[in-house]
Amino acid sequence: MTEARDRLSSPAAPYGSRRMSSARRAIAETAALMDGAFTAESLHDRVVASRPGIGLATVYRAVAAMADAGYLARVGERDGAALYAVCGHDGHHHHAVCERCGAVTPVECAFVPSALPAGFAMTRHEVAIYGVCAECQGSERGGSR
Amino acid sequence: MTEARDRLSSPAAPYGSRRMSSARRAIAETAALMDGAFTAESLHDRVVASRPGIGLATVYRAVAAMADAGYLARVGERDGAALYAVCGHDGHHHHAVCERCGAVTPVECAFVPSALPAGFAMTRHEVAIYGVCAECQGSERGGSR
DNA sequence: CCGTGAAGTGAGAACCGCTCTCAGTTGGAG
DNA sequence: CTCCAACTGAGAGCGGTTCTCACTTCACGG
Repeated sequence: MTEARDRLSSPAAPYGSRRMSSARRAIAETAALMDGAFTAESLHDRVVASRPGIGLATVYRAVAAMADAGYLARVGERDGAALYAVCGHDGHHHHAVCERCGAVTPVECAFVPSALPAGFAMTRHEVAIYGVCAECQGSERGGSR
Repeated sequence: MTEARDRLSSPAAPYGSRRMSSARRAIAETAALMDGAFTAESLHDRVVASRPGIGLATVYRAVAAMADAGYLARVGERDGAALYAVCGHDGHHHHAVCERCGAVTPVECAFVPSALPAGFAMTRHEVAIYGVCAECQGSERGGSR
């Protein structure tokens, strides 16, 4: 997750080629600090803690822009809310989400196109993987998020 | 989809071992008539057409019960609404949904556990596959649903 | 440096899929 | 037939997300 912070100053900005406002910078920095999956609302909570006044709608817009730019990935959902995570991994892949601590690990896409019905032209597919990470299994009571 | 209708009178009722009311019977029969994926609301629309007075909440409850009993499967979503389909297929599998006509085809699960991070205990995974079926590719303008 | 226009922002209302509540109804076991 | 738990319909409620609108701010050209 540390390398994610580095990307903040790299040419590949979290928002692609769009404009960078101070609010967006704060949101991207906070997202980089979240270790693991987070919802737009939990990100908003944390952003507001360090920079009061940021609106929830702004966070939603920033998250959409970052997901669009590939800086964030939608990794699943919890209680009906979308889960996101910072993802510097390149290429097509999915994510395994620990339901206890929220840790996110990239998982290679094992999708076999031959399994599809004949003639079906797949345009996209979504995979969400939930479970308990090794660390949380080790410790009797896992972390919380 | 015809074999799905047969299941209505089979011992494996759409609602498992629960009570069968006339409303639920109408909903299960209508679900069997929907060829392809449908939302709870579109199912409600169609149920109401043939049997006015059925409430939306009742359809939601029936859909939940049928999904619980394995008669329906959640096959994806469209515009934020859950897509369901009647599914007689046994065993663990997923579904390919045609985004044009809504046709649903079972797809074997090609998930490789070895792709998971070491020690990660997967509890569940969700896969949604979208594309265009062979039939819709053949006809310039596909069906609608 | 400024002026300018487009992009971004904040607040709150609106939206929408879905669930809950409650009083009334009904299926089916006994 | 009796009885009661399960089911129903209507509408309110909920929660995540998006929209609207007036205002601010970024960044580019001059």
